[in-house]
Amino acid sequence: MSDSEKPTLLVVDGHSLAFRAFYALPVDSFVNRDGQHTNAIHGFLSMLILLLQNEKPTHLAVAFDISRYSFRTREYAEYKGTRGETPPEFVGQVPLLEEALKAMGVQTLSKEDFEADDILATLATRGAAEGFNVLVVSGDRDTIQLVQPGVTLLYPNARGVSELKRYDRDAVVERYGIEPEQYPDIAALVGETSDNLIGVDKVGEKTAVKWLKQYGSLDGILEHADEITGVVGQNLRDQKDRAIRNRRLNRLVTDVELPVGPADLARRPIDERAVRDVFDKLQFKTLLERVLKIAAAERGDAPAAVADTPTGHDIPVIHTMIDEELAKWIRTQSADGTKPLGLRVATQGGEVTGFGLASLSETAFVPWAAGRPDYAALEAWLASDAPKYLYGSKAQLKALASAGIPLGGIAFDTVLGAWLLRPGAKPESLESQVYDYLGETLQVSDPNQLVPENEGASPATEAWYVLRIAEYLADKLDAGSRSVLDDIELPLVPVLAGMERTGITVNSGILGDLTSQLGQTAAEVASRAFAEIGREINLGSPKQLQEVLFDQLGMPKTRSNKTGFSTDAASLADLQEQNPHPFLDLLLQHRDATKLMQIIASIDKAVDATGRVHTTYEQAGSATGRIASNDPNLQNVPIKTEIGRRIRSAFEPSPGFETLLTADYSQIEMRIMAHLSGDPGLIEAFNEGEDLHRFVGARIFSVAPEDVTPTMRTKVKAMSYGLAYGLSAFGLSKQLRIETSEAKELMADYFARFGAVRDYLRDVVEQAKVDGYTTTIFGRRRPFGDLHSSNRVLRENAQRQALNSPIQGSAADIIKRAMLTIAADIDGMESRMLLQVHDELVFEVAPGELDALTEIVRHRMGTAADLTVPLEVQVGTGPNWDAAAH
DNA sequence: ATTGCTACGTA
DNA sequence: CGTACGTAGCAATA
Repeated sequence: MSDSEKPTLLVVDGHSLAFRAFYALPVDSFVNRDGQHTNAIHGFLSMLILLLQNEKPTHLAVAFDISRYSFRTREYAEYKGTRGETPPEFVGQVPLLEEALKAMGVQTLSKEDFEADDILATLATRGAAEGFNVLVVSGDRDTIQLVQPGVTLLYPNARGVSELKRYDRDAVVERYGIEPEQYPDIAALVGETSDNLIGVDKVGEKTAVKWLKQYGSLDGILEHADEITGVVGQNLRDQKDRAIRNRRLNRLVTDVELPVGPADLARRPIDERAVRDVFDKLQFKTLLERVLKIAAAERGDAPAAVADTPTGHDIPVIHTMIDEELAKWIRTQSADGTKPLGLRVATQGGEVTGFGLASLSETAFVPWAAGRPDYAALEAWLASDAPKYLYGSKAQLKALASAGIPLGGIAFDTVLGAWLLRPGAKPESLESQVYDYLGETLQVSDPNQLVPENEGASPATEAWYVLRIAEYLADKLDAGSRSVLDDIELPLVPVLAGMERTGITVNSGILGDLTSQLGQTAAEVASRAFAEIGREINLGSPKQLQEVLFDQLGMPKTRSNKTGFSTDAASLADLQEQNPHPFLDLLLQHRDATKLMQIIASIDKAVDATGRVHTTYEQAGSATGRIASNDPNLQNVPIKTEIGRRIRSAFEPSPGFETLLTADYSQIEMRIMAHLSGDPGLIEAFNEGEDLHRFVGARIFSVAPEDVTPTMRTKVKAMSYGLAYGLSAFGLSKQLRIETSEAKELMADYFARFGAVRDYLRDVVEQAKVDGYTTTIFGRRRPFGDLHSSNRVLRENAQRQALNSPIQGSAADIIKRAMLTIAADIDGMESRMLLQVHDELVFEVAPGELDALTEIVRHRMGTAADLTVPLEVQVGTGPNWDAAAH
């Protein structure tokens, strides 16, 4: 069999190549959003991808050292002893690299007490014997000894890992003048600095090769040591033990016991889903594309992949029909409304243009023209509770509602299903879901082309994909997540859709006045700021600010960030303390004014012809279960400052409504902490009904509640809230601008009185480490991958997130449950729910309904969860959002 | 034009 | 060295 027909086995030394990559690529250019360095991973993977493309290995493995200790260090403690501490930026990259390799279907091997090179040696030797074309990739010169017929070494050059030099037998002879198997003899004589193996003094490569040619082997040289003259000869005689020891240590072991042999290393399919996850985490966009390209090519080429595709998954023929025929089709395919159908609403410019319906075996397209009688059966099915599976049901529901078509029976939404499985991931397009979950390709028309070259798939086909994705996802959901989907998220879809469609009335006049006022302030402040520094700069440019503050004004450096030194508000406050300057204060004022102008502008430009603003709630937008709001974001409307409150005062009841009503949970997260921890002190605090921070302050400072000073209360409040976020003593001291020691004492005193809280917070993380996820009171899960990470930053970030998630997530569950019952209760009323701001709901109240609404809201919010502490609800009313707050 | 980063508004 | 978001402008990339 010729070489090209032989299977190719590629074996890689993971550590040595990763390390080479680490030093070849700039550390600072490869940092992901979590602060994890990724240069070694990037370099390694980009090399591996090249190898996959160029060498097309049929079999593949990457070997890693388990630790820096092996049988060699036991034999010679100083082995590799010159290697200093692993650079901190390298730490943590190997586990991530292994994760990426796993996703790419690459097997990784390691063996206690052996080095990766021994694994390579074993596999190479066996592979060559078993008829493989073996490629060894290593940055360790000792692997030269492995080169033989059928085994080629790929060795990185000085420039890094992007170029590998190919050493077959001839190349070794050409480079070193000796046969590959003689190389260890040379190395034994010369020594290997990187392994801390000292050679015979004055013996370099030239001398060693000369001797070797003369005497054939190290043993031969030593036998004839007496014949060698001069200082070198004496050195050889004196130091022959070194050479013998070196030779013993640099011999690679070719019979390491491994769980797999070369034949077991056949390439495995690339797990595209997992690859996306890992590469997304690493922020490797280009590499991801390259891997997916390889995956696609391999999927297309491999006969096995074709056989894997179930025959039932050919896209069903699309029936286009209306009227009686359609009615019959729906009845049959949905088994009289008992079986779910995939549903896709086609729209063009906001108008409904058609419907795609699908069972697993058949699909139908229904063109739509408003007001025709032919669609009675379809409309009846749409409005009914007959189960429908959708992608992005809220948007579809809104489109239908705009067309006057009621929709009921939303039984699955693939966006929500995918989110509950992986709440940290951003919602995907339908096309991506098809690709990620089914491994198939959805045709989409090119939005950039006026007359698209590729026609998009029919809504009917899309509906079919939606149905299949839904079934796939449903199968993956655990019972808790499923109940969150069925009992909270899906019922919430029409509620949120209604709130979005209603919108909230905004008084543009008020916003306009504020903008001009703020604009004036900003301009005045800016010119005064320019006067202070004697020149005009862009105050919005952190770069120019850095020049002014640190170069021109010579201020002390603040904490550093990726573009230099921070100029954020906290840093500026620090500067003001150390190095007072009028410019600092003017800058802050300018920031303040322009920020508010921006927020006003984002709201104002969203006001529609009827004076209302319609936000869009992103139901699958947060990792904890919260709802996000965008376009415009109505969950970050200012409130803390006077001007901020004036922005809120622009939100008014619509014409015909009496007043706005706001209802918010008081300290819901602390109450959830009390419930989940079962801390008797905290529970008592809430049951007493006294001011929480005063109560806690009295306990901590051992004073009577009435003697808790405002300073004490501020400290307690900051700590209580901080606890739920995993705040450290250091962070607390920063925030309160107190000594770290005082912050430590404060926390110690807190936990002395409320010990169950500390136990709970600790246990949450411990449990999450075991389970790999956290759970809210109502069963919502959030998975965590980094709780065991060897990278401290990643690990501690994950731990804080894990500690916070059940608290924030349970609060999200609770207000959502309240929204559902309230929506049901006010269904027959004129009053409407308008906004949700995490722990607050905003309503507009129809004349005569205030008392009834207040009662409903109080009752439903107060009983949305059964906790060991009461859920306190504060209700306020007023002619605008600010006035309605309390 | 798109993307990353900084900064900052809310709960 | 405190969680969860969205938006905006700047500056560097394409």
